[in-house]
Amino acid sequence: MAEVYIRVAEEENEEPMEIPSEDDGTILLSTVAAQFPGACGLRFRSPVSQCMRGVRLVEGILHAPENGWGNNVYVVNYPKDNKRKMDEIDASSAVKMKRGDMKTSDLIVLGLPWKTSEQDLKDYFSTFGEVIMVQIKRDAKTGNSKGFGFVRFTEYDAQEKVVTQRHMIDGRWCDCKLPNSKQGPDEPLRSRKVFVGRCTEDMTTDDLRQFFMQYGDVTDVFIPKPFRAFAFVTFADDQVIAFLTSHLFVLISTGFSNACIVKCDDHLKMHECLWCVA
DNA sequence: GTTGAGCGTT
Repeated sequence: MAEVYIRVAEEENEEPMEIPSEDDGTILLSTVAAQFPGACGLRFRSPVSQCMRGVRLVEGILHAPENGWGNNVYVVNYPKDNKRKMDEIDASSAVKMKRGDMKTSDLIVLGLPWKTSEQDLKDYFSTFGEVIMVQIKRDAKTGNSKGFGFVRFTEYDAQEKVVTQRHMIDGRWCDCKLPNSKQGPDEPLRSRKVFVGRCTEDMTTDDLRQFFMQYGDVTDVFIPKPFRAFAFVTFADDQVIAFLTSHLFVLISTGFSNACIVKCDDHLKMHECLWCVA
């Protein structure tokens, strides 16, 4: 099946927007969410039964109805499609909006090629924003790179962009993260991670990411193996946590009926928790 | 002169 565009709208009678499918004819939920933030699925009115039908969604992938996407107008589903819910999403957007004055912190850069220099790093990251520090960690004797380093931006926007994607640097994929080891005059570490309880065994990291991305940028999803009925979701922004913990009812009453935030804590506590339960 | 998950000599 070739790539097609399907018509998607917020409501049945509204001006639809065309959204591209993948090469195999499926549509990624993330593609829909890029245009309709918070979207968790699609529905359409069956030409035959005149009833609304849900589009099959498996692990973030929307599958075409039996006779293909056709000329139907697909309507966006939001978690627990009601007004209160939309207000909550707006509130989360508000959380994201007022991060302009957030302080930046050093980011660890993992997976660097051995040959990459400080200048290489600076050149690469300067495309995201003003860089105020780069470091490559080297062996004290030989001067050889240890394959990781640090970078710091002046603007928080640049930092957030950088931690939410992978980076091709000198031919290798590298990851940028908030360092685990706290060092330097950073703000007191506030939690960016939530503990998600009552998980079911069929829930995937994609499922959790798709659900929680409506509240903020998700940088990591961890599901222990073997199955232990919980997961961790990490956000780029710690303010999301404050929002989520003050709106527990949102999670319990919407979308993932099986997911709820049980508690939030700092990194170390989380770590202890992970291992002591094991 | 090697390596490839991790966590920062000053």
